[in-house]
Amino acid sequence: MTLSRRILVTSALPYINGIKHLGNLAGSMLPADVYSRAMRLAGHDVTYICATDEHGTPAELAAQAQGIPVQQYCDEQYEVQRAAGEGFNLSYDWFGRTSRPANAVLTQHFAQVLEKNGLIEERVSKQVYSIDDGRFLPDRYVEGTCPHCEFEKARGDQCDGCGTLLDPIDLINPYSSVSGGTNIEIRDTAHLFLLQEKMQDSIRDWVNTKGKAWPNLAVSIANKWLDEGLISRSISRDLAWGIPVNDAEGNPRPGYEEKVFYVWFDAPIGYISATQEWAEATGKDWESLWRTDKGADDVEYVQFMGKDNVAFHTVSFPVTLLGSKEPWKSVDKLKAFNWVTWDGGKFSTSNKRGVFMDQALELLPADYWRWYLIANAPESSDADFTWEGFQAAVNSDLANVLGNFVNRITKYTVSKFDGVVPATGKAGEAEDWIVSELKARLPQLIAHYEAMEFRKAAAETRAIWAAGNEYLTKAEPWVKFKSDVDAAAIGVRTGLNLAALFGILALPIIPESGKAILDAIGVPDENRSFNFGEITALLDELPHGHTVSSPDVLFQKIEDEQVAEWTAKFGGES
RNA sequence: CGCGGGAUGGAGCAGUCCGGUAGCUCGUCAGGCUCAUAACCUGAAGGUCGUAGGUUCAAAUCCUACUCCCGCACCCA
Repeated sequence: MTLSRRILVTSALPYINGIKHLGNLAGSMLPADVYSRAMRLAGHDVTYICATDEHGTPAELAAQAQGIPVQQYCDEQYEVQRAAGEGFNLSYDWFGRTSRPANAVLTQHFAQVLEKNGLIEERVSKQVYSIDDGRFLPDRYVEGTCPHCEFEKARGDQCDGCGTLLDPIDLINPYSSVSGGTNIEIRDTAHLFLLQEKMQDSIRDWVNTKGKAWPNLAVSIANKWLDEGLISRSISRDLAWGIPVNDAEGNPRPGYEEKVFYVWFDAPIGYISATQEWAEATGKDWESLWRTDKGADDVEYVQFMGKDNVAFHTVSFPVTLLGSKEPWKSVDKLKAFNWVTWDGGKFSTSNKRGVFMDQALELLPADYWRWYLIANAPESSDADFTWEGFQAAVNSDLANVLGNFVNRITKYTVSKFDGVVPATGKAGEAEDWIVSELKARLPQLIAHYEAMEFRKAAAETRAIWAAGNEYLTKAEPWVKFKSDVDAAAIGVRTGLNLAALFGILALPIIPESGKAILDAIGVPDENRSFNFGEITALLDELPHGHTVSSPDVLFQKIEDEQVAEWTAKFGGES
């Protein structure tokens, strides 16, 4: 009997702008969901928290482009993202927003504590100001002629013509890419800087300790930043949309009336504030998850993210938490993913390359995508999405191996055994074989989930499903039925119990399909868990005489014509 | 020499940390079965593990150099 553990799971917060593509889904929210589901099935106490990351210039500009207030824009986009997550059956315990009051309070708290601890100081820097727009412009929103190659549409951060990194101050004939206005000037502006270099040693120690439980990708990225040396980073911006920079009394900090905190400073704090939202809404206790003086010491905190986010989670956010010198919980296990590429290239909204979450659900059920993206998760390197691979995975793994197994055993039961779990028959060689298979494979599967090795978990799940088909070939009840009904009965009974088990094993990755199988067989909710117990008993768990039904076709195969159509439709315009 | 990741049968991957008969899925070919979504089961062909050296009784696995591919790069999720 394993002890129930308390597990806090967060996935990187999706930015508010627009619906996310399958790569975003595959790199954080989906694996976090699969892990959360698996751990819940194993009997652990899981809290899975996510939220939209809403502040910053892109949101402000997108709202402006639509001619609506940014708050309204975010409200709408939040709803879109919430619905997309629901469509993909992401089992968040809470899906919050960084624009909610709890996050402002907490962010201001951290800033004040950090300043008190000598980790924040004011510095004046030069920024591009657009008189026409009436605002400061982030570097990428300033365009002009490249001083190196004379490319005329160079961005302030980098020239797309020659690839050189630029300083926007150096651009020739600069203009605002927001309005096109050429009334540009360089102004001094004061900002709060987080003195990360003062935390260099603390963070190094922390990474050396905690990093033992992280994958290589995460450790090497963290060490890269530490080796280069941490530097001060500005944590405020000249923007209107964000969390106001207040003093301890809650009044605007003098000189910061027009400034807000930088989105990357407040976003990870959103993990905590979203947990607070959850606690408030459900009456649960957030401090026992986040405060090590309030019980969070025995919590396992697991973070999921894409590789672009690793530095912020292994260095920046820990600076905030450790620098506060308050007893905050920091991450224990961390899972970082590479990218999903689209037919060899990047996803692109503007070029219509790739499938986005809402479009995906219009084409096929969520489970199809979930299965493919987990079975081909970008764990050790970038993974390329191809329609052919998608088609092969769905047709082979889901339709042929799992769907067909459930279909053949339930249909046979209905046609030859009145749809009832038979009571007679004695276990023989075939049953011994499947028992030994399961004894070897089920612990492997659990281990893969524990290790957050999602490709391997999917492969093992599939291998177990395939073993079911092999079992039926060995047991061949349809042959035995002709001479010895009892001998056929054991095969049918074992097969039905296998189908029930397969439904349970399906639940983390393809929850809807797993549920459909379990509902058809009539497995009660309390038996839908990873507490397998004795395998022999597991294969005779359904009550004898219990009536089962045959579910409708569980997985529709993807046809070549569909592949051809979708390849053209989502292949991009260039 | 900017940093990181990758390079294994036709395709996609595991194995590399802790050297010792190269494994899985798809595809291909042959056979079996007929309960099932033309599905399932069995078997076969096909690789010497990016290149060149080195260490070792033994290297995909350790060391050195090189080549190619992908991503990142004070800003911007």
